[in-house]
Amino acid sequence: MKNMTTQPLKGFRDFLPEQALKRQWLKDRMIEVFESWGYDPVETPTLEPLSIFEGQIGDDEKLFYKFKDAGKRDVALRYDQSVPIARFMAENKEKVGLPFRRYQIQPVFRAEKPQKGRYREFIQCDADIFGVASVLADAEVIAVGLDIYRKLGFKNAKVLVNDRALLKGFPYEAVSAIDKLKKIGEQGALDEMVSRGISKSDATMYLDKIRSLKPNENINFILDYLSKQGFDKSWYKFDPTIARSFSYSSGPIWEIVITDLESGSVLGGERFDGLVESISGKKIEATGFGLGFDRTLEAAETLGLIPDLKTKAQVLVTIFDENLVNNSAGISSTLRDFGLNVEMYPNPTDKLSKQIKYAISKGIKWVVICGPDEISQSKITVKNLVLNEQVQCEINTSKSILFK
RNA sequence: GUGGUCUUAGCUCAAUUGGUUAGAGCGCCAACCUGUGGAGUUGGAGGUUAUGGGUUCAAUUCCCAUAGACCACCCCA
Repeated sequence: MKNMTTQPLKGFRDFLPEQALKRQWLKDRMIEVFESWGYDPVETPTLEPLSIFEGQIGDDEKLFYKFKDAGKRDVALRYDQSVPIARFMAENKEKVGLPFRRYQIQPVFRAEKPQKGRYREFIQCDADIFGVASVLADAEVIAVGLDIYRKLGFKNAKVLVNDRALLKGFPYEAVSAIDKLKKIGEQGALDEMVSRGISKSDATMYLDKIRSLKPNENINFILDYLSKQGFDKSWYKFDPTIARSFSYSSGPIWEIVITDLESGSVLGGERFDGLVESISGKKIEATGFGLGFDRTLEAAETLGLIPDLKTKAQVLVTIFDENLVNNSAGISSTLRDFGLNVEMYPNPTDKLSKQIKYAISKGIKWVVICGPDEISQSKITVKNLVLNEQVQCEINTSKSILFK
């Protein structure tokens, strides 16, 4: 036996049942919203040809998890979901038809230096609309993202909207520096542009231009649409400093921030009409967002929006003694047929008190006990561990009790 | 990727300038209690002090490397 470490790799995580259940809960809520807007799921491979990502992401292609596979192919782990879905659309356009809406919840991989809330494998939830050039598509997909936060119970989510068209003529270095404006300030943005090879006068000119920007027609349409979807004014805003540094961004761009927390954005989106074409030569309009699942989970947890879920089991059927294992198994089966989540205690020799303690520690609400007394009367004992109350009843009538 | 702080039992933390068998609380297991609870009492298990080297008569403590966590850059979700 080798003396090997059992820690996960840097930036990768194990999830215990309690955390995994919270993640599942959040995922289910998001899916409900996506489906309520008519979006259907798709999945793409974990591994893609390296070539589809190259040249699309912008600055930091060092963060790709890339390697040669056993067939000497250059491959990369899914870095984001926009690029793979663009490949997917080029490949499957005729099968899915246009316009096409989809959502996708899958892990992505980035070889960053991890910190709290920053991981090398994290889940991204994407939603996009393909084949629609109208700003209506941008407005809708923004509303879908915002709706997720509304349905989750956030009170202070806000989408910051801009349009890349307003930044027309800005070199990539300027866009990237302006994107950081809030964090590094005007002087910082100026310095950054100059250090990246922009002349001082040009840098100043870009900054002045940003300051004087007014919302264009697209942005006004989007903000108006959000208002008509019932979002309060505090939920959306024009923000000329939102720039998004992905090379493929074009048209409307937006980010969602949780204003009562000091974390960065939890969602980022843009129109990316040119992406499918740059990969495949086929032109398909596209707009959509990537939502940070882990960051959203953390924010929701901080704000107490996630219910405590220790277990999905609702009932523990105890085993009175070894001779009555089959009796307990039969009760468990019947209760499952009622539609309950039922766990039968796994070790037949443990004492009843231990079995009940087990149910408490697991957070199971109900315990069923059936010994000789119950059997002689054709009944079972149903005990509520939260209220510390128990009744004897026939198994068929237990159904109405256990569902309370 | 650069710089910094950190890692002791399942969890939260102790251990005097390097000095006997590394402690405590909580948790866990067992008995009291052969048909029922988180309490109580008593007892018990659990550590190669992250891993591997080095210095020293002696290392949890000092040095180096590796792994991981966190923080600031960087970047972003």
